[in-house]
This record gives sequence, structure tokens and C-alpha cells, in this order.
Amino acid sequence: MPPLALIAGPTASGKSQCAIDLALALIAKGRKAVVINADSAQVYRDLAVLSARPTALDMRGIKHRLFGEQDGGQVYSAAVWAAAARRIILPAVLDHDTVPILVGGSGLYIRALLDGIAPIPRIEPAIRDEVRALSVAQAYTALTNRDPPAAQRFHPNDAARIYRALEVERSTGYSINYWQSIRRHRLADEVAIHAAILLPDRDALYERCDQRFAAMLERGAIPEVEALLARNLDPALPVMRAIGVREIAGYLRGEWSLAEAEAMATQATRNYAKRQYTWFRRQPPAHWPRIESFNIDLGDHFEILLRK
RNA sequence: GCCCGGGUAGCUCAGUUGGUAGAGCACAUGACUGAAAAUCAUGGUGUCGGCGGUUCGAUUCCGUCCCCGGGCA
Repeated sequence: MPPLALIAGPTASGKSQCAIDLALALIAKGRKAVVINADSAQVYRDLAVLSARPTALDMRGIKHRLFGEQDGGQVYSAAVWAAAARRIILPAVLDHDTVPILVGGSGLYIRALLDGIAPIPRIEPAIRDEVRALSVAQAYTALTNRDPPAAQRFHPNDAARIYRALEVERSTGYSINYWQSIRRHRLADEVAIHAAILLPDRDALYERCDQRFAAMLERGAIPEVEALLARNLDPALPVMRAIGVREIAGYLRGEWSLAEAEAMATQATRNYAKRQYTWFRRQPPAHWPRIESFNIDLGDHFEILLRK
């Protein structure tokens, strides 16, 4: 089977650099490589600084895809991303000299691509709006009435899953449980996955998270948010919920100081890193190597890939 | 120096009419199938400023000392 490299891990773990190094190593062996983004914030054009998207200079001439290609005014999703990634990976893989290198920290996106995802039709916008206008308690009651088995799976406070389950049932007429029993477009059966899960020392990573936001401010995070706010987008859009956007927006509106914004954003970054740790430690297959150092030895971990 | 107010979890604070204490955040652990940088669950981690006194029992009452804030000199 054709190979696919996967580099995943929490924010600030050095994934992007690692992917570029791997691509350079492959090219040095006379092969080709394309780096594909698997990060839900780096897809947005509007978020270059705040999503820590690699710059053209960082990319060292390596082909990068799905980085900043998406307009923040549009809703994106794991399924849409997985379909796009698949469209890039399959042709690349047919050309046996090209190795796709998947890099990112959005576990659900990677799962949707590799394991496939339920073929749920598009939700009727009117139904979606109606459902999202309910309180969580109302939505949970409604779900309990219409789809008791689904309601049982979710905690009554788990707003995201309850709204989703309810809108799926109302829009399609079938339970989310039915849909999720089907998975489509499973890439894991079509490629040989060479994975590296980066799980560096947590205290050191938290330290990096703290420094990271300060560096973002220096690199223009504030003008980036100003430009985003000028678009007057729906605050519920994912691009508006990226770490740092809310915090800087509050500062720009005078609700808190820049120092407070910075403290809130670094805190949010650490909390996010913790969730990613839990995901990547527990969710991927047990045989995927977990790497606890910041200095991954590519020749060691991608030996088979680099040998050919 | 005097007069107020305060000292309780890593932080901000609540509370105990005397029976050794609890919230939020942090932190830890975990869940995760279409907005996932989202959403959610579980867990209290403590010389209750120090020392003495009263009491069967003091974080709580009393004395004293220390520290922090404010005021008056």
C-alpha cells in the first residue's frame, strides 16, 4: 500500500517543523512530498498569526495544502475537511514517489479522514436555527422525546452533541445513532500509515504555550483580529472562536487590558493542549508511536519511509 | 505609635451561633463520529498566619505577636 505520514500532537509541540523536516528528508532521497494541514484553525485564511500557520519562509519550498485556503465566513467541518484531504491524498498516492504528510492537532479531523465518517445529509438550515435557539435543557428534553436511545448516550449538559443529535433527527428523520453506525470513505484501508504522535513533557509544553501568545502579539495578532472584526461575521462561526480572537476582541472593545487578554489566551491555550494530550494519548491505535521528546529523530521514526 | 479592615486550597473568596471546612478558576484524570482551538464528565489538593489561654473539643471565643491594606498622627 502507498505510504502516508502522519504527525499529530498538541499545540506548540513543533509538528509543522517536523513535517517540513520530513519532507526535506524525503526530497533528499529523490522522492516528492506534500504537507497537508489537519488543524481546524489553520485552514482559515483569516487566521495566519493566531493559528500559528507556517509562513512561506517556514515552508522551505515544500508544497503545502489546506493551509489558509478557507474563508472564515464559511462554516467548515471535519467531514468537509476529510473530503478535501482525501481528494489531495489519493492522486498524490497514485504517483508512488509522492508521500503525503498529514500534520495537525485536530483529532476528530484525522479520525474522520482515516476511519471514515457517517454519511449524514446536510441539515436543513431552518431546522438548525430552530434547534440552536433552544436552551440545552429544552433541546435535551426534545431529544429524549424524539430519540431516547440517542439522548441516553449524552450527558444533559453536553450542548454540542445534544444539538447535533436533535438537528440530525429532525432534519433527516433518522437517529444519529443510525447514521453513525455507518462510516464512509475510510482512508486507513487504502494507505500504509506511518504515524508519529508528539507528546512532549507537559510542563515544558505549557511553558511554550505561555511564550507562544506573546510572540503572536509581536507578529501582528492584534491587526489580524481587527481585520477579522471588520468583517462583522457571525460570532458563532468557528473562525471567531479560535483561541485569541475572543480575548483580543475584548481588549479592542476596552473590556479588559492587553495583559488580561494575554493571560486569558495563554490559559485557553494550555487548556486546549491538555485536551489534545488526552485525545492523542488515548484515541489513536495503541501501536502508533508516542514520542515524548521535542527532538524527534526522523530517521528513526520514519525509517521505513526514508529507506525506500 | 494609635484606630479600622483583613490573613482559610496554587489564585480570588465564602463559611463554621465551638464538633478540624467549600465555591469558582487553576491543576489532574477521562469522554469525544459533520462548527472539535468545540462540548462535556469526574476528582479537593488545606498547619483555616504563629504562640498561648478558656473548653471534653478552638479554624471559630479571649490574649498576644507577626504580616498585608486603609486612615490618623
